[in-house]
Amino acid sequence: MTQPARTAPTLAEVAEAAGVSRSTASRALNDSPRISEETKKRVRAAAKEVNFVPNARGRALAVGRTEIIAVLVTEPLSELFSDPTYSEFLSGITEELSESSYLPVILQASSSHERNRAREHFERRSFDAVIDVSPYKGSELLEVLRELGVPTVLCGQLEGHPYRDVFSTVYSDDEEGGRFAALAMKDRGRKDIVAVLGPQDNPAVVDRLRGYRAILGESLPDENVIYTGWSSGDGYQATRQLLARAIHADGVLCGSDRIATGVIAAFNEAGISVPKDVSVVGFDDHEVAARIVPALTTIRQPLREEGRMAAGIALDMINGAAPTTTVMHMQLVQRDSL
Amino acid sequence: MTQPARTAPTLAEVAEAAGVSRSTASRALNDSPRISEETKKRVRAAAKEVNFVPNARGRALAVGRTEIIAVLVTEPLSELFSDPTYSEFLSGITEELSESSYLPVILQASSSHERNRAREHFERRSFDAVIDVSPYKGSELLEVLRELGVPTVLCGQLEGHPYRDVFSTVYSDDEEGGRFAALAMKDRGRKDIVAVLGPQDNPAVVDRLRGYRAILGESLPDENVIYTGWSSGDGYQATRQLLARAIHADGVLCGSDRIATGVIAAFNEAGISVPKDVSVVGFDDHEVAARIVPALTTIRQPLREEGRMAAGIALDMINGAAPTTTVMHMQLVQRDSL
DNA sequence: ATTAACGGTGCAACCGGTTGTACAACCATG
DNA sequence: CATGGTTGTACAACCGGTTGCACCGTTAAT
Repeated sequence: MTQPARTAPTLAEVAEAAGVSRSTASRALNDSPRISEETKKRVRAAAKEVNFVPNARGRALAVGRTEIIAVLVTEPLSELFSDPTYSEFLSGITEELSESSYLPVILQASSSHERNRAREHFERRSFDAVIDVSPYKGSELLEVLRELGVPTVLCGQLEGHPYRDVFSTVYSDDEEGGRFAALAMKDRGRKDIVAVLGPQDNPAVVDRLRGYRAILGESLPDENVIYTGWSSGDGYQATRQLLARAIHADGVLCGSDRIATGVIAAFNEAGISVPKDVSVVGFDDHEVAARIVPALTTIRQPLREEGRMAAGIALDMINGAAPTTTVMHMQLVQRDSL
Repeated sequence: MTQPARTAPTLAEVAEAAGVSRSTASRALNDSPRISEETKKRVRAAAKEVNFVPNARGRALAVGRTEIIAVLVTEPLSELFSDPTYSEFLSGITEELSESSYLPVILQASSSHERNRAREHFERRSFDAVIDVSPYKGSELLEVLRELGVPTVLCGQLEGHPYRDVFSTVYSDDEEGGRFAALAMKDRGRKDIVAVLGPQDNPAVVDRLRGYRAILGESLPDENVIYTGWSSGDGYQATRQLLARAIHADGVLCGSDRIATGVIAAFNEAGISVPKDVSVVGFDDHEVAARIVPALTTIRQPLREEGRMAAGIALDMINGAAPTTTVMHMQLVQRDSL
């Protein structure tokens, strides 16, 4: 077919082909009201003819934007994406940006090498905005972004971090989610409740527990709170140990749906019926939640909407909007495990 | 501390501060031999003083490069990264680029929306090169890249695809890996061998099987070849079915280490000893391989090196090198399961 | 003393777009 | 017919760097 076009057509060529000046060609292609319909048509035809696409570098220099937004990930990617819920979040971002001309790219910055490169490109202004997916760590980069004044959106709740009025923040209300889960247990009449959470140092875990306690108070003593990992296996192990310790429980609040699947599996194995003997509530509304038996009652975290929101705010900030803080609401999804 | 610097310092300011012209300042910062040591010192000091970092947009326009390399992912990210081995590959890329000034970014292009955005930015020349991680699909984008003449590296073996002499290719020799695994079985004296592979339509699976057969020939009949998924559960299920069908086997060749863990679990459960009664060989040298009991003998695919190689080739192509095809070699890792 | 060679520097053009402003052509109005 | 207001276009400057080339002041060679 066509030979590989090593040299891309420039605006000048389009202008010449259409018999107008560069400036007119530019305005015509950008649909300026100052150009006549007829000229626009001619220029567009010429552009199509030579297969013209405005060069990003020239355009970026002129308009002061690269139209690229970096999604900053400071953990190893495999850690992040082993939880498929995160791709929901990303989908939200791309969904929101799909109507704009902005392109999201993922920037891994887990090693210090990577962070240095990232820092360099931030300083060079390679990106118009940054969405930080896991702002708990990597504060050095945040500091850089702050100094440079790069529009930045933090996803996650940072307790009293120093950037509140410089960066935007989007997060789901984990405490609210915890309250919803605990409330559901209470309404169901469950009294002896155990919580199988994720890692103790995770901020979301802390908040969710606070939510549980806001409802259950003393009826959820420390010895009934188990910290573990996020996986199904962790839930399984934790439940086995519970049973071994002969702790009576008629309700288990889980830190994630994956944990919940493990918990349910362990109960099944022990001949304990869910939800007849014991109620289980998950967290996340992971895709497996609806598929397991019994279908899992869980707390839905609006990750996709969070992504959309983050991207939307990033665009607003690029256009000069002030930083904002947005709290997304959790939702109880009633299924069969309660 | 310092106020957010909304407006970054330009080269002109540095030049003025150092009392030289812009061109001299530029040359000094780029370490041109035409500038005296003394002037360089002065300029560098001035640059440090005002905290100067060359603006990516201006620089990109002048030198014709953005110094950003896109890592193109055409599958959902969660699918790719649920297998942690892939982050090895990415580490290889960043490792190789860390000595250059290039920044790798991940570009997800699984939806058609995303592909359109990506296409647009390719046309605009937002990236200096592209590394396609899963070039089996998304050939439309490859076509665009070909036409634009963007340096592109494909990771994976594409049987007779039409881009061989336009793009570079890097892949591991799966057939060789298959031979190594089968050879190890043979040397161990195993005769009745079963293969539990991944999906039948996966090119790597096809090649690995070809490698097995190159060594085992007729002693690996079709009825002993099982196609399944990549997960531990798949290996477990497949083995259960084997046992149910009372097929005698003294060796199992697995398509992935995760499959192998499931296989071993099923044998253990059935009271069959690995490696006394039956030998198991995995594939990938996944991080769990060394940790399970018995430690898994497996075929190591040099993913990190593949990543480094891909990035290196991308850099070479940016500098005008011709496309190349690189085959990485597999390696047998001897542990206890054989 | 004249000139060639050379190291160091600055002017100006360039990369490829966008945009403020001047200007020409046209129309309607007084 | 002169005037003023539109409308459509082009010139030129600008974004922020890099780079070819001319120029200057030395020093060394003739």
